[in-house]
Amino acid sequence: MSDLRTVPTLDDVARAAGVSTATVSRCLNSPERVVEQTRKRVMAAVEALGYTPNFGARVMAAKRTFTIGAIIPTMENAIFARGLQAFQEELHTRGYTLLVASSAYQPKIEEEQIRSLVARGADGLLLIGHDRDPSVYQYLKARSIPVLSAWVYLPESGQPTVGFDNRQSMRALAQQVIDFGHQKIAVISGITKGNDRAAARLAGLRDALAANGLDPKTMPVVETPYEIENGAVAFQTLMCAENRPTVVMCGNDVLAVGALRGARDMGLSVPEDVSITGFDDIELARIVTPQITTVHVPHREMGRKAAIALIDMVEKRGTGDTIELKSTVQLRDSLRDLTR
Amino acid sequence: MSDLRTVPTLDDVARAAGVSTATVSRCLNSPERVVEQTRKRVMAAVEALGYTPNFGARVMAAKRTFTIGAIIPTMENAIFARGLQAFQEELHTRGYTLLVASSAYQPKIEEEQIRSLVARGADGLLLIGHDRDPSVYQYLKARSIPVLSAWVYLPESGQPTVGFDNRQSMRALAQQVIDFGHQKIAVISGITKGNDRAAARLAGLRDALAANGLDPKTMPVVETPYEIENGAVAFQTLMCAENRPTVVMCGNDVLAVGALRGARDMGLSVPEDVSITGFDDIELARIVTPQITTVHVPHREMGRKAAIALIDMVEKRGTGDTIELKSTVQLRDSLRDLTR
DNA sequence: CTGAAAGCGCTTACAG
DNA sequence: CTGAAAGCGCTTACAG
Repeated sequence: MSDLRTVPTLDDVARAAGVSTATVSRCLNSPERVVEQTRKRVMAAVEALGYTPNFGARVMAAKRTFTIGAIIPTMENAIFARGLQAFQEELHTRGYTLLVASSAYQPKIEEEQIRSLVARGADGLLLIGHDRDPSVYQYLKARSIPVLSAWVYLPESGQPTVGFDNRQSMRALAQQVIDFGHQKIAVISGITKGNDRAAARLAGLRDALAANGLDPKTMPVVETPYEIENGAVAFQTLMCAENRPTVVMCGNDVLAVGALRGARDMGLSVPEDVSITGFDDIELARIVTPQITTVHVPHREMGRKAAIALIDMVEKRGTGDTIELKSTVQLRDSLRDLTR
Repeated sequence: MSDLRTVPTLDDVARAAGVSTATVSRCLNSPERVVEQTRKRVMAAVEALGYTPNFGARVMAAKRTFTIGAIIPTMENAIFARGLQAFQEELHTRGYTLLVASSAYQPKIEEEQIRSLVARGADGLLLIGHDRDPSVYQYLKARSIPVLSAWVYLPESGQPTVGFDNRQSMRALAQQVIDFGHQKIAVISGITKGNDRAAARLAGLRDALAANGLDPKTMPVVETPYEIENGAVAFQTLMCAENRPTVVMCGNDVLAVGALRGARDMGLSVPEDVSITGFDDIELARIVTPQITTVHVPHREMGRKAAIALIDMVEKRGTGDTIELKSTVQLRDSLRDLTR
């Protein structure tokens, strides 16, 4: 890891400053407990030697790493990028470092990554969604490692969550779609198995249909992984059915952009021939033509608040807040109002 | 970090197996040095107690963390996402974990992050680009921490790099643009200060002009941070000049997408009224309409090879390979051929 | 092949 | 406010 003859240790600093290692340690960790004169001398020595604490030793002695781990389903598209960036920024201002890993939406890989992050001493963990094997939570509990689930709001889960109500959010969007006169709704959903956000969004869609006297059972649904290409394929499948939908509602913006491309490839105009909606309001949704009607999610706020809540848990200031953020329906050109 | 009464230590295992801690350690780290009978007994105890080595202690004693740090300029847009994903996957298959941090394109923050990752025991570091304060490299060298610069190919730098030649790549694209009959070229560049990729791309552009008898000095250039919005604004600035360009060449796809939006907002058609080009070939470039002519970069290959090269350095199997990857000009609809 | 013991570089009660 | 010293949980020459 490092060259011993070159890298100064606490001892070197102590010697240079003419104090004990305990005092140097205090200067670094709780400076208010050291009188100014001593502190100045010590800090000068720290500066002069270019001292940086050895992480491993610190971890061992203090039983803390000031590292927070986050496992996100994917780094490939921008779904989590903005929220994670804000999460990181907030951690950084509070002296924590973020360790990121991704699970490729696979529970097994996620569990591996969790163990890996824990082994590396993560003081706390941010996970996306809440639906996972109970053994995972037991494992973390046994090691007293705080976990926060984000991108969901589940006050009844017994675990702290920071996010929004996926089901209600999608229901609200569907209500708007129905208010615009759409009756023939088809759906491109993410894979719902093992993904509570995808499942909740689909449920919200069905809620809206039922609430408006439409039969959720007759609604065509294609489930497919969140990839643009898959959205395009699914769209064409849905549009080739005998009873064409007037709107294709997608589980997220990535699928919606794919659907848009599918429409373009079929020579269909959006929204004249068919409407398309998304979810998340990532940058993509405003970049494509037509811009996509979607559910706006406060990514940056979510990331920031998640960081604050998790650090609170780590530092035992709280047992973990559950925070609800509000999503809003974001109307754009890809959704046609059939009533006018 | 963990509950002491709950988490077993090496000592517990040794006691349970009736051997010394040294033997347990060997069973875990170099099993071939322990006779099978003993090893079996020890592993049974490890299993029975659910023992996992303490990371901090291990780091301290062994001076290795099996952690690789990467600092990228931004997590917000997808520029680095795909390459980083591949980098991570390769590390993972080789037993390493990736620690990611971002610098917001600011040298000061990058230096902070480097120190933070080093303090956390990163065995090696991946950085983007190569142009930074020499003291950074000195710092890393003093600690014998291998560094690999990616997204650039600089055989003469004396440091290992894995990437492509930004200057040649942009020059090749510009040559194509000129071959298509464009003479009035305007540029939206990323901020070149502290960003060798941006600077090299701009230089490549000038190379191409000069090589074709055009005067690089008369080429309008706007430098702006890599944000879609900035691309739109810069585009409008350039198009409001008296001598309108026939093509706006952008430093990356993010700016190009912004330019496209700028054109849309001005009521200009692309490529009928003006052509636009990008760089990177991120997914965005194929999503927008028209699709963007750009330089294709082999992101995944670059990430994978960078991982392999860096691990080699960490494990002292090599002193660091410099690997050149090939970029290619990717022609799409946003560039008009004026010669036909 | 195995063990006793030193040492890795910190932090933190406990005294003073 | 400061110091001496124990201890964190491992790894690894050094013996045997």
